[in-house]
Amino acid sequence: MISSEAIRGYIDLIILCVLEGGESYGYEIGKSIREITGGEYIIKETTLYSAFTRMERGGLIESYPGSVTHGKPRTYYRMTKKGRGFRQEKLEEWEFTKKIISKFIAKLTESGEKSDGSH
Amino acid sequence: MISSEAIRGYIDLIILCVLEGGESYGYEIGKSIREITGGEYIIKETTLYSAFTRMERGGLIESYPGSVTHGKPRTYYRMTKKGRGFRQEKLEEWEFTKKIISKFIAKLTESGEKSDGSH
DNA sequence: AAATATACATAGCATATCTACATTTTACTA
DNA sequence: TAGTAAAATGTAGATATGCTATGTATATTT
Repeated sequence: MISSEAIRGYIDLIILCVLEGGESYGYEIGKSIREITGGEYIIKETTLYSAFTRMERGGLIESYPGSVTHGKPRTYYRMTKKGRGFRQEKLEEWEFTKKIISKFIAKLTESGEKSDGSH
Repeated sequence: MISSEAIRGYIDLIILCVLEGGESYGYEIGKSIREITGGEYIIKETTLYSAFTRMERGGLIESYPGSVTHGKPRTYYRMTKKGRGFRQEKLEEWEFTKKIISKFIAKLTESGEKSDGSH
């Protein structure tokens, strides 16, 4: 299972990507994340809810109480315009990070091909 | 300039990739990182040195005093066997993260193509 | 002698995610 | 109908990482 540290910093992007598919609520968003990744990434509920708090405080999402219920009342979330802008920013940041890290990995195979690396 | 949050969790991998090219010291590692990325990522010195502390404590690298000096005495670092294993792990983690994030981005273009997304 | 480049280091802060725990409402079932 | 599971949300406190700010020491250049 993937370490949370690996995906850190991209939780907000993930949530915003899910919300692009339509307004939703915590429990369902969690299920969506699991489904989209084929069960490879299962987000912790607390991670999700603390992300909501942070994101709403930052104006990236808006919450409203859901009417349909099947348990404890739902809190729905929708993306704001600011959220969409942020999503775009994060997307670019992600592409940039990919570029940077790949340079180091490239250098790795470069020096790794020469020797076994034993010392 | 890249946000520090974006690259978070991969500083250790970056340092270990650099050390794969040979033993080195803080100031030089910092310069290497700048050069490898074509100046696109300039690591903070404190980030670097606190990473060294953490990594040495975790047994990923070993330090020793340098003899050649050109200013304040250098502290050299070399990767340990454990460090190499960790580097491999992190590498796999990185590939995994790439796969996960790309799934959400794919879903994004999928739903983004249908409409402008305005509400 | 002063300025600059080389080089390392610590203290304390901000943030994000985690572990652990707690709660409410509805549906099912024995 | 009592009990349990599932649906759903939430808080408190711990931890780790990278940050800002600051400080130190030596060598070279002006």
